[in-house]
Amino acid sequence: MPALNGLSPKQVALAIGTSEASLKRWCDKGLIRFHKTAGGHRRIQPEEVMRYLRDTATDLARPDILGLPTATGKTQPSIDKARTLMRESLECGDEEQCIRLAFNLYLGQHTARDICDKVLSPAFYDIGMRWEHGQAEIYQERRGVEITKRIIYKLREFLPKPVDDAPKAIGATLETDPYSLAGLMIELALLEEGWNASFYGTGHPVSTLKAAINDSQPNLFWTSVSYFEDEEEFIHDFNELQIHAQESNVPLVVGGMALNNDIRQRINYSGFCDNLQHLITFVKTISKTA
Amino acid sequence: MPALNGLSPKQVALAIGTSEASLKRWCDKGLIRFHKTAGGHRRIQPEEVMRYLRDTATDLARPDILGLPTATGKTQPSIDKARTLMRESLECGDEEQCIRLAFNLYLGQHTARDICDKVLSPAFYDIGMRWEHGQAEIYQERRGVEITKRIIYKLREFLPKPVDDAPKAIGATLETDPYSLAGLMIELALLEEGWNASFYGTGHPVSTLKAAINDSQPNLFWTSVSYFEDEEEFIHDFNELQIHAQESNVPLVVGGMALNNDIRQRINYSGFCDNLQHLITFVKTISKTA
DNA sequence: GTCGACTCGGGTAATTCGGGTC
DNA sequence: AATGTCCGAATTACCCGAGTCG
Repeated sequence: MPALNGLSPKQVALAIGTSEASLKRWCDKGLIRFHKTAGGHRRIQPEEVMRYLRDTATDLARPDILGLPTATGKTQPSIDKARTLMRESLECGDEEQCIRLAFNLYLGQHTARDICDKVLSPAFYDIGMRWEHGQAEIYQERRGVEITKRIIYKLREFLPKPVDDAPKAIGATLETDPYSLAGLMIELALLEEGWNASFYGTGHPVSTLKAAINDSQPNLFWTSVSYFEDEEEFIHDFNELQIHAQESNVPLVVGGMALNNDIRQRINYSGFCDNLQHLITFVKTISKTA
Repeated sequence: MPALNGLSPKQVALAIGTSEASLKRWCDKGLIRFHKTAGGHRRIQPEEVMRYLRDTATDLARPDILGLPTATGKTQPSIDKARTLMRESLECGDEEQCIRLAFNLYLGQHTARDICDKVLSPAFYDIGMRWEHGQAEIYQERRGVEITKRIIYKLREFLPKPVDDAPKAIGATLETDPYSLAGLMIELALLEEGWNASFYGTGHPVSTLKAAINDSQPNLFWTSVSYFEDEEEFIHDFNELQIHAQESNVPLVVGGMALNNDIRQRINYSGFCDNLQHLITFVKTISKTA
């Protein structure tokens, strides 16, 4: 990535929110100073971008979004570059930049599902690693979660609304699990597949989820398990839910980091997913057979 | 297509329901703030459109352009009627109707703060009452929380962005408290007052919040307490946070249903708020004295 | 030297400008 | 005085084969 000689037109266009074509035109008209590489590619200094934003009194200017000194000199495919950029932006709490990154990927024909699977989730994995090495604070991770929720809500707005006869999916977490990020990502991925998906939030007693299944008669129920307090209690609760889902002919899909091999041996479900790709493959299967 | 760069005059004219020429004249007369691209094209931020509509008490002809659900030609309810309508819509999970209700109120010159204080919070109080009488399910309340978060996120998008020298506020919940709704409402109310407010999410150990205060040097720190596991531990943690805030000269504001009289006797803080109105009155006071 | 990702530059379609007029 | 419509010129966004970057 071009970080040594300056910023590429695409990066600057992304930063100030215009098209790459316009930005190149402004460069060629002399509005933004730049220099060229030996091969003729434009390179722009960050200070020059800030000067331009000040001179044109662009009130949406966010000069802080131009810091991207990714140290590694190695070549990286774009989705991996996005992973690193996203982690950096999440860590420093730059919501605007995170949203721009996500939307740039979305407009670049990546699915929302892939953005979750290959950028957002890995970015949090990396933050977790850095926390373990004392390089990141917990508050940075928590703040990043809030930003990510906003990204998901924004992406959601750009998905087409489900049609009236779309299959219906409901998701929630069980009583002691307060983590909603996975559930929101699943909702997003299902909406993208044309499902009428609705995340009911966190911390549900099994009894009320049984009522929800009865009231809504969904074609799918998902639950992600990021945490539980007591293993025996969780297994008991989960299996109670599973039995009710089975009796109601509702497939129950499950996923989440808290479900290791041992626990999976002791619970029953229609499908287990490590990521959104698995989930979508699964729901496509049951859609065909239905 | 996401309007990362702002809306064009044509789009805004469609949204307001007027002609492009009139809209451009209003811009040039200073009635609607805008900025120009390098090539001289006007670009208008969505929040500026919303501000104009509120100031001139005109209604939104094409809500879809601003990403809002299309209206259903209903008369605008009073804020008291809205409480009941909101409860009903939340209970049956009708997200679109909830958003319509909230934005009708917002366009009717109610503040986001009042919508929270007088509609959303009371609606949840009512749902809680109905749950106690066996008239509502827990899943309906939880699902309502998810919908309410979406309302807050959407309202947030239409608030003007804080200026560069705006006072900074940070909020979070402590380690055992997973409830984010109050924190999001506080963030919304502070943003509406022109603060640079940022909700850092839930479940923070005190140590990382101290680091956050050191890193960001905010003018205000808020924490809402909806739940804690152990009273003694909470009081210990909270007072540790309070001492650090005091030493850093950061006012600490607190609120939340879990703080009864007994507990308030045992903790220290700069301000306690029962609702957003109190909070805003408080921050106005400290802004003047600062 | 290989290779995937990125950029160039030019062409094209759609949109917007500003001014004049009804 | 304010609004809506029309116009040629300019600007912006999108596309694509060939060439460059890291």
